[in-house]
Amino acid sequence: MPELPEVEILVRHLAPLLKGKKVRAVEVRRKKVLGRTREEELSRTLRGATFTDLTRRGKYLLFELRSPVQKNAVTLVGHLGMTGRMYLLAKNETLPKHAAVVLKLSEHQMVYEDARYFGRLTLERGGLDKLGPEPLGDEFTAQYFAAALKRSGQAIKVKLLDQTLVAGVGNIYASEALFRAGISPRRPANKLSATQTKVLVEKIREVLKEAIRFGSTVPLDYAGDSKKDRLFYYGGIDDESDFYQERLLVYDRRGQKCVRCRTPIKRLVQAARSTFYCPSCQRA
DNA sequence: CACCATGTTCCTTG
DNA sequence: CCAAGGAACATGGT
Repeated sequence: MPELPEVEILVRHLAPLLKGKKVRAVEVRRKKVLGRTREEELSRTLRGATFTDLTRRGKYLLFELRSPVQKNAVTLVGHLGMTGRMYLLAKNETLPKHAAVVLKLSEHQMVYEDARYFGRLTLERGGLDKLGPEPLGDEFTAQYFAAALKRSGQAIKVKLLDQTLVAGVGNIYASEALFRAGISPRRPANKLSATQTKVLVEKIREVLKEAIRFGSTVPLDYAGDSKKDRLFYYGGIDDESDFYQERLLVYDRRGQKCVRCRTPIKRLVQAARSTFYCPSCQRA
């Protein structure tokens, strides 16, 4: 579920539901997701604290809380990994099989579930410092990106996944942005022309904004059946409307005709991840 | 059974 | 020290 747009939508969804709510108890069901944070420390820190804000940095969720007793602000840092989800359930509803951490509020409980447990919910700030600029922010300019890409001969698709270059682009939107920019995923980063770099920056912003806009139109129901939870799945499942089908132009479309030129979409593996592209529109 | 999966980190090699 | 490649993490879907 998690690239920048999905995390952004989640933040917008949860922020108003959490603000002002107080944590009554913390239930850790899978210690692994705490990273180096000790379970006892997490409980002690969060119990009695009130959510004041929820923001995002790259693919990280930043929960801000204030504790009346300890009086200093606390940041709870979340990352959804590949399969993490967060949502509120009514107080005594049944928890899902892979609930990793549950924050008990007065009338609800905030569930962080993660089937593969690749995600994290911790008090560690580390990891955030290494992140590159926000792709939708002012610092992510063609000039910045050109300078950053110049230092590497690695394939541009692989560089797009490097969170220290730009924070929040993942495997799906990397393929989508390159397709829209008409750039081969194999192109060495330091061989992009100034024009290509500029177009790529624009397309990255465009594809992420579109995904956020798309997500904003879908009613969220995280607790529901995952097959119906379309927002956080890229599609190709079943009975998709045109609206859903048009969303991703190349991702997971190997063998299907390119929407622009009808050439079959190809799949290749880079850095152990799938890349989808049109061999005609995105020439080496 | 085989292969694939929205992410990140650690290890090895050069 | 750095870049690059690969395995590992853990579970589920097709």
